[in-house]
Amino acid sequence: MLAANMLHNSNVASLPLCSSCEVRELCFGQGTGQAGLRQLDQAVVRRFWLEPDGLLYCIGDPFKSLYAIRSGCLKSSLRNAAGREQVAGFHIKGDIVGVGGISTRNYIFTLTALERSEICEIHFDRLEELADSNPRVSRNLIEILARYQERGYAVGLLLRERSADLRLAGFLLDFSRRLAARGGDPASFRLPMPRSDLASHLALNASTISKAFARLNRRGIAQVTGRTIKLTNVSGLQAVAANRA
Amino acid sequence: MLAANMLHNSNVASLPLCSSCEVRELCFGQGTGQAGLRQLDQAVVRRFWLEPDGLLYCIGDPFKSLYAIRSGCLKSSLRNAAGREQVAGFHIKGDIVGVGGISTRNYIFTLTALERSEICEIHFDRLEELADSNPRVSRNLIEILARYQERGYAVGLLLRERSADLRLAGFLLDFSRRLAARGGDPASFRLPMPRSDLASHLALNASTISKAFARLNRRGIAQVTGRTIKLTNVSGLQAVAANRA
DNA sequence: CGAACCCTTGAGTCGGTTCAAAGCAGGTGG
DNA sequence: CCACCTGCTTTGAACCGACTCAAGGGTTCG
Repeated sequence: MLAANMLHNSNVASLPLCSSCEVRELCFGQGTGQAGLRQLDQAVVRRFWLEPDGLLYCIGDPFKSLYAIRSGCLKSSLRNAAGREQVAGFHIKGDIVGVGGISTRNYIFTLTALERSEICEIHFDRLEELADSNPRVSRNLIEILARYQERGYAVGLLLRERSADLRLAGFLLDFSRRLAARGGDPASFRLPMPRSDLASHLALNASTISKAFARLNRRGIAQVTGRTIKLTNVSGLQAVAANRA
Repeated sequence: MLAANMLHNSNVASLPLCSSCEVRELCFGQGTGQAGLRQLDQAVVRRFWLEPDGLLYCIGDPFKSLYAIRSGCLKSSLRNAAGREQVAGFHIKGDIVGVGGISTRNYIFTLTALERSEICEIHFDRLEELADSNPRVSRNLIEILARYQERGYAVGLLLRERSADLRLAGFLLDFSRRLAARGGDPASFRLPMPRSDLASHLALNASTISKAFARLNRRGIAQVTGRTIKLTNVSGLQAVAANRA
């Protein structure tokens, strides 16, 4: 099913330029100067808002564009052979999604908004043409792809940890770090996803997540109420993630 | 620690050219014709053999080169915070390794040979220069990176499967498919790694792997004796991987 | 032949899952 | 403004499967 039709409730945003984009340092124009950013504007098809539960694209859709997330949060997921939904990752401000489609020419996950999110669609053919003529863009593209390859493996490392507490602690530390890298408060934030998605991402059960959060609360490592997270003892959390506590 | 000193037992191989390489279709010169392959030869620093347990590079070593595997098998691994070894992946003929170092400028895993392996070292700076001047090489590099990003996520999907039988079945199918794509027999092959590495890769215990293999034997799905694998009922194996049996 | 390493197999434990029920929030409509 | 509803979250009890620990058998290599 094509997702293009399913952007219900979305609307085209005004077109601020790449040169004024808050997350340009994480995007393809990084370090290309004003001229490069103006070129990059040419590859941007549109910017728009996606409402909660809105679909950016579906697994199997023909690949045409990469998408930069300017704000909000999305999940990438698919159904495994047994029909269970697996959440491959959560994507926030400054992330690029759609990369998995480059080699197969079809998207390999379904992308769903977890909250209202502003999206920048970048036409891949035009980006490649731009990369052909501008080595700096080409190298940015290569570096960004390498970065995401690394992220993919990091998730695998987290999933190889044995206990629920380790995996959850590791996830919180990583999420906190990513927020901090984008100017957020690393010790106080909101998780935009329901427990079920978090559980699916960490290969756990929603009830297990709840119980693990309760343990963190009881031990004074965090104050978790619903989706609001306050990390009150980061080194304690690191100790949990390292199985030292 | 630098791994360069630790290539004990390795020796420089004769220098067959990229144009005659058996796995050139999976490498950076794919589709560039004779001229492109001759250019690629310029980026190849050396070709050599790595003996079993030989180190290609260590985690943290400064990144300088990508490596193409011409034959053999290597594992990428690291120690987690608790000191347990985690095996991120197994790499065979036609794979490129070292990609994780592109963005961080340091290798993010330690690469160890599981059997005698022939390696091709490709200097990344020269490859990038080549990519700057040859869009086809640039696009190959981009496509290869995207392919490995996808692989990283696929491993995550496997690790999210709940039972040992599912994970092992999924691994066997994937390994078999990769061998077949390189001209091997998908139904009869040898696993080059010990049970402990396989277990670490699949987030299981070596004894659990043994028991799962025994179940596959008992059910007539495979004939496993030591590291020799014969898949006698592939659709049955697929059923196990999909939790339908 | 011995040693080292790997693989297999068994008994018991522990932690996560399943199943189920109850609490809690946010949103809607009366 | 409150009652209700729906979906999310929490918590509890019982089960099951993977882990731990340990012993035994096989192979390879010195």
